[in-house]
Amino acid sequence: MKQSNLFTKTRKEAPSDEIAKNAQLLIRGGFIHKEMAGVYSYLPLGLRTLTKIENIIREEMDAIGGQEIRMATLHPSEKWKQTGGWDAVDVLFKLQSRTEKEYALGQSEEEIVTPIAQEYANSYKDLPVAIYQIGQKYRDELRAKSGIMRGREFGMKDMYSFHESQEDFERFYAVTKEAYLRVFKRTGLDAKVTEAAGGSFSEKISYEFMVLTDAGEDDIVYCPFCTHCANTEIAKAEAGGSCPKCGKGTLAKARAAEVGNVFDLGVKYPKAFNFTYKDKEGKEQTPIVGCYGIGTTRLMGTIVEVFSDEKGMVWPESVAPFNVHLVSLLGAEGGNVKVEADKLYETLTKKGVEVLYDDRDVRPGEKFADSDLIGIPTRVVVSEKTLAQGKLEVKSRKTGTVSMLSEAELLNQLSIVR
RNA sequence: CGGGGUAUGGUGUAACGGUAGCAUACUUGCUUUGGGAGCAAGCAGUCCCAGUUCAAAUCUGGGUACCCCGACCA
Repeated sequence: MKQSNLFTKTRKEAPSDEIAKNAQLLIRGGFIHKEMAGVYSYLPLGLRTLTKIENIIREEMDAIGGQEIRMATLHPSEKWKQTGGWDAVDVLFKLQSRTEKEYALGQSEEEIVTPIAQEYANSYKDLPVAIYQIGQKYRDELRAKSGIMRGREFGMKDMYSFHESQEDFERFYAVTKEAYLRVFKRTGLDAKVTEAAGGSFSEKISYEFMVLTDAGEDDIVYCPFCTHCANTEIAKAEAGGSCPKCGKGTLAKARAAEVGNVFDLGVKYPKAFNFTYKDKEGKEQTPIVGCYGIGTTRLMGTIVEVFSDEKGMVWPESVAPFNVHLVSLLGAEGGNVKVEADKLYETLTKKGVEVLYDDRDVRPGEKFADSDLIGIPTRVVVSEKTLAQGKLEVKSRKTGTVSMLSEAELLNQLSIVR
């Protein structure tokens, strides 16, 4: 993509109504646009990044047998009344049509997915099944905050699994936890599996996936020596004590952002919808349900919080909006810088490298500042200087390392990191 | 929802109750070109509704929006 065609532009200053680093940088870079408190639109750069995150999740969910669907977000009130959620879920957005019919906006999809699964899972032969979607969620938060970390409309991947037995559920629960850890690792984050309360809809322990950052809103205690980690909302989780798992470490307290969670929902929703299947003996049985969420937009905000510096964002390769930021320094004479940069843009693009090509006729300082702000992993400069050397200047946004490479060496390096 | 704060061109900010100024962005022209360039000209603003006053960005009341702390957080 040529930057001269990109309809967004960067800003030197963040709007005064954003304190959160993620929102400041994403707005300055032209990734997102604020509509109101807790509601943001995603612009080309932001959408590319969000889509990369979604695709990583999609790959991992598909790999463990998840089947993607797209559920409605406008829900009939009847289903929410059937489960009791209409009155019990305080964050549920409720709306009324002009004929006074009531609807809910999806804040989670058990009410929708359970009847869908019910329609097709009639026999034990149809189980287990895992269904997921990636889409918008709506929650009537009393207070939206922290940029895209807690919004009233946000992106989420939610998966629901239906099982014959508690044992089979436990098996898939463990499989999903591993898949989640792979998702977060691929986005560059170190997420801790954290014991937490089940919330208002499950009395059992749930597991949250926590990334250490002061921008989070959860307090956790964790063992520095092993994987033990618990949300402080759980009574037994106290800092300073010795680790109950390995015994070696002293539990440390930290601030963290919850980027994912998994719940054991038991039989609550099948019961509410009278969802049964026939077992081998032809007897009616109620399936066990699990649900698994990843906040896609919160994950994106967390990545910005964790990977950024005073100059801007520093995207991990896997989620960066582009692989390469090609910057041409046209200079006074111009020479054949433009011709050579155009050629390199075409070459890289044809090789499948995603390139943002800053072909604008602006001064070098502005291009460099924009490049640092946008945070694409690899910056490639073409200028009269580099042409004179017959090489390209390649700089890592993350390490700041600058090297002079030939086109072949650049392509080789890109194929390795990608 | 309780508490606190803020509201001025697109963005960031000044202005004792007395001419709304600066920067940036944008438009035009010329110069400039390896870390957010210079000169000149131009476009563009006091959140809304009342009130006080000769006079309101400024004071008062109400509303709205946004931010922060807390509570809440399927």
